[in-house]
Amino acid sequence: MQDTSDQSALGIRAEVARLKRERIVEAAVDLFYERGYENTTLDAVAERLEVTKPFIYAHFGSKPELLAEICARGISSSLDAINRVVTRDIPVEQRLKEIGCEFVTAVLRNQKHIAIFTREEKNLLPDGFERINAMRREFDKKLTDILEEGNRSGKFDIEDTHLAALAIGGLVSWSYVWYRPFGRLSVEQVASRLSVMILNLAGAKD
Amino acid sequence: MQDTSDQSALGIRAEVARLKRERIVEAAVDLFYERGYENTTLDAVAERLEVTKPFIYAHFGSKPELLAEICARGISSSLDAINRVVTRDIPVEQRLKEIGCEFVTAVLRNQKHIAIFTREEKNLLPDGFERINAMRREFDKKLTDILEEGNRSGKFDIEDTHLAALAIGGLVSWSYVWYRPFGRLSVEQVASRLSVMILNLAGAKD
DNA sequence: CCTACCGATCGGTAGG
DNA sequence: CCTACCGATCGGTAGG
Repeated sequence: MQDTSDQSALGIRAEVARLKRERIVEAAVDLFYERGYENTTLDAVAERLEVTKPFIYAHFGSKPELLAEICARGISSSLDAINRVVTRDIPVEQRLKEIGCEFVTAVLRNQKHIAIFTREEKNLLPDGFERINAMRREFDKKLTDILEEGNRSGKFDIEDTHLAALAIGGLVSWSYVWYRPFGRLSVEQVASRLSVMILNLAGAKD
Repeated sequence: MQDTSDQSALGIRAEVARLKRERIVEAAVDLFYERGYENTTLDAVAERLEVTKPFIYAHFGSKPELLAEICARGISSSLDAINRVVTRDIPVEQRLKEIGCEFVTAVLRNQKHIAIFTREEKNLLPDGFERINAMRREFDKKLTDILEEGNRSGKFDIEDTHLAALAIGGLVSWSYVWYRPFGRLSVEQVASRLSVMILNLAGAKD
């Protein structure tokens, strides 16, 4: 009963609370993405859920805390993506390709969260900001390590691995700016094509 | 006397007005970058200049117009960069390399403007937004054309040139996020190293 | 978790 | 271009 990671182990009370939080986050993500954080009142978020503002304050301490939750979800989706691949026992160039795919997919599936984090950084409280930035640094570190490993084994040819990690991170993260669901390319197509570019960028021999 | 593009041809009156506008923009850029647009009052901008708010309203119609001016400068610096290179009569792979250098340099020299544009898009009025977005599309078009040309002449090997242009645009634009003046790398070093990565990404043969 | 409200903030302007 | 101000907005909460 201490296990809060497994939904089915939660009591009804906690499960209902979780559901309500999810609905609040969903509504806030849509509105913050569409109008911007400061241009969205909590009254508007409440209205979309057909409740009133104190409903939100029962689940989040303040507007910046709600924002921090959204931003954390955005960045942790990218971190989860790299973590899923990083320990796999496959050749380093295949690992980079997989990271590319998973990372792009995570960014595009969490497009709104990533956009909100990128735009609204200045509206986070210092502790929320620090927590989230730590994830960003962890991501860069893991990606740099892969590139380093590929360099050492002669599979990649990169002059500055840390810079290359930032370049790859930017190339992928920026896709939240231009990607349109229901546009020319599916998430899978973008993921696969950007991964090829990432391997080229790393000077991978095929 | 109709020529407003040449500073020395302006009357004193117009020149003073231009100077004042510049100082307002500079102060606003620093504060919007540091605190965010909505968290910066025009009183704070005025205070930094040791004037009062109506001084600003003598030069800009509204807060969103001031923002639009800043964003337009950011994006037009990138557009100028590509325009300086695009017509040069040099091999296509050299042209791409030069575009990389100039583009990175433009982004890092206008880091605050680019950051503000990326973050504060939702605070632009529709017409300001449209004007600025047109520049973004023009940039993408010109870059795509270069990649297309390189593909045709067998110098590049790109599956999807439009997507590659977006990838390169993202890789470079995102540098506003992580670049620190007085950090490990100078603007020139970043420009040169990212350009190499861009050529690799395009599958350029050397 | 709703009703009702407060208190502070701030873009914009009238008047000079 | 300053002084002085307005009018609207909105995050947050008291009371029930």
